[in-house]
Formats: sequence, C-alpha cells, structure tokens
Amino acid sequence: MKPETRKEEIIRVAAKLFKEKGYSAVTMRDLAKAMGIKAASLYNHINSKQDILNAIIINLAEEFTAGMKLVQSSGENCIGKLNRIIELHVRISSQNIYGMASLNNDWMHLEEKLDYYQRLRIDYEDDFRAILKQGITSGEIVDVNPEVMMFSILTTLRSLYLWIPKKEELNLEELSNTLNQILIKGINK
Amino acid sequence: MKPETRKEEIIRVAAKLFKEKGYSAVTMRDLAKAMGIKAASLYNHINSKQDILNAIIINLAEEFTAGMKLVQSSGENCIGKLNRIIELHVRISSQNIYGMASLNNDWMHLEEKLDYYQRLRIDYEDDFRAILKQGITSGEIVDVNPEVMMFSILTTLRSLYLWIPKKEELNLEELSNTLNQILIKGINK
DNA sequence: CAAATAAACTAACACTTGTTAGTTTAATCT
DNA sequence: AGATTAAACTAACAAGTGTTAGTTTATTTG
Repeated sequence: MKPETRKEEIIRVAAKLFKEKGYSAVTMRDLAKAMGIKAASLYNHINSKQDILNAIIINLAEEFTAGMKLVQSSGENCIGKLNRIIELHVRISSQNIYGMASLNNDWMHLEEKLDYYQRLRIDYEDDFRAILKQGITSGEIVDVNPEVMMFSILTTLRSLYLWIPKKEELNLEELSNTLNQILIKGINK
Repeated sequence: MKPETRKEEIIRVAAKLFKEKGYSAVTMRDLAKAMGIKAASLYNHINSKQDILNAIIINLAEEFTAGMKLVQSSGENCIGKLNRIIELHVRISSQNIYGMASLNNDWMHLEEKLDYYQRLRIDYEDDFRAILKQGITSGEIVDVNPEVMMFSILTTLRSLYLWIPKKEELNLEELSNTLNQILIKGINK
C-alpha cells in the first residue's frame, strides 16, 4: 500500500464533509479548515471544487460498472448473480461510506461529467434488469414486476452507506447473507 | 378544497426546486424566478428560506407519525400492520413527490427544528421495530436480524418518491401490492 | 369614492462564495 | 552549499448570497 497523496487526502476529507452537509453547503473554507490549512492552499493540489466531486463520484461509478461486468461473466445462475451483486454493494459501500453519499445525493452537480455518469448508471440498471428478466424467463424467480423488484433491491443496496456505520457489531459477510435472505428469498421460487 | 394561498404556492414550488438541486443550491432568486417575481417579493409571504424548509419537512414528518399511530391502533396482526405501513408510504410519497426529497436529503439543514425532526424519526423507527419484534416473537415472521429487515423495508419505502414519477402506468394500489409481495413475503413464514 | 390591504417593485446592505496572484517557508535533491 | 520543489501563506477579486427598507401598483372593502 503506497501512502496517500495530499490530493487523495483532500478528496477523502471532502467526501466526509459532503456526506454531512451535501456538496453545495460545503465551502472551500470549510474543507481547508478540516485539512488544517487555508482555502487558497487547496489549489496547490486540486483544480476546483467541481473536480473533487467528479473524482469522488466517477471513481465509484466506474467501480460498480467493473463489478457488474465480472458478475455478468461469472457463469452463475440468476440467483447466484444477484448474490454477487449484493456482495459487490456491501464491499464498495463499506469501503466508501462517505463517497456513496455524494454518489446518491450530489450527482446532479456533476456538470461536465453528468452525461457520462448517467450513461454508466443507466447501463448498470439495464444489466441488472436483464438478470432479473432472465431469471423470470427461466423460472428461477417469481414473475413479479421486474421494475419494482429492481427498485426495491437497488434502493436498499444504494443506501447501505447510511446504515453500515451504525452497526459495527455486524460483520460484512453476515450482512450480505442477511440481505440475501430478505431481498432475494421473497422473489425466489 | 380551498384554493392554495400564495405562501403555499411558494412552498410547493420551492419543494420542486429543492428536489432538483438540493436546499443549499437553490437561491431565493432561483425561487423568485420560478414564481415569476423578484426575490424580495417572496418576503411578503414567507419569513425566511429556512422557514420554507421547516414547513416542507416537519409537515411531512408529522404526517408519517400520525399514520403510524393509526397503524398501531388498528388491531391488525404484524403482517397486516406492515401492509398498512406500505400503503401509508405509497400514499404520502405519491402525494408529496417533491417534499419527500427534502425529507430524505436536506433534513440536516433544519437548524432550530432539527432536534424535533430527529425525535419524530427515532420514535417512528422504534414503533416500526416494535412491530417487527412482536412478529418474530409471535412466530408470524422469520427470525432474521430485525435491524436489517427494518433498514431494507424502510429504505425502499423512503425512496419511493424517486421512482413513482417514472412509472405513470403503474397504479398505486398495484404498487402497494407488489411491494408487499417483495418486501414482506421474504420475511413471512 | 375613499380607505385599506395584498403583493409586487427598486435599491441596497453586509457577508460569503470560488478562485487567482504573488510570496514565503521548509524540505529534498545535485 | 546552492538549486529546486512542494506546500503553505496573505491579499484580493468579482460574483453571488439572504435579507431589509421603503415605495408603487392594483385589487378589495366600507
């Protein structure tokens, strides 16, 4: 593990502040104070406030996309793929508690990167939906509206960051298993 | 139905803008432009930007609290109460698509009303948890970690506002039924 | 018609915003 | 030791912020 650069440190601290107050409510002076320096000094390391948000969100979105591609090529059946998607979200969310807040709540402030983010998001949902539909066709899962199924599962998974920090006693493997029971058993035939 | 006052109209339009960009990113000049007047004119009707947010969030939070009290006194069994809670969220969310965004994403900017809001929220979750635990004790629902169950169900219900507007073809009763199948069948014995 | 009221307006305020320019300090390389 | 570089600093900017004061306009009421 190479040590964190100053730029990475700024982005990490920014993500924490963005989670607490949202991107728009965090000023560069707030961020500087949290770093123990003056606002102008931040610009030795980053180009703009906007670039910090871009880095946080796009890195995460690409990580989810890469994870989905692995799931698709895993050769598992539908239920197995859904299990893997749950594990994917549990892992990324637990490693990026702060960044996930920006991904969920501040993506609309992306500006130049907005179109690219939305493309990744739509593709991810298309891939997810395809897995569900294939599972319905093959008779693996119950024939319920796949949009509602996807919404229910994805919303829960996308909000894990809100909840994981409150439950230190629960280990992540146990969390994956419990979510699997709750989210998947209800649609498994 | 009495006609909407100018103040109510401002709050309604503000909620819409808050959903699109978040409370902090919406300026009083943005709101005025959306109303077709100048920013200063808003103050003939409202006391402050803060008061608009308070009105949006606290009204909704109290509506949820009142709904939960009705569910508690309904005399239904655990599964029946959970069904009613789903219907409660579907109803309130579909009637307050914009306000629900503020409730979920901008509650941290409440200031004076923050403690009161958090009290309502904690009480609501305590009531919800009590229903689940009682269901586990009575053998009505599966013995899975009730925290994870509650998180999964509540997160989905709290995010309905994101999704209802995209699915005009799905009527609300059908939505309640489908959610009931997905969220509850997985924990029903 | 006169008076009262609701609701808009213009102008301005004190403060905060992201960012730039230029400079100083301390550590690292040759 | 001298040169380079990383990373902080002070000072300032132009624009935007929520809000207030005082005024005008149009509608409603007595």
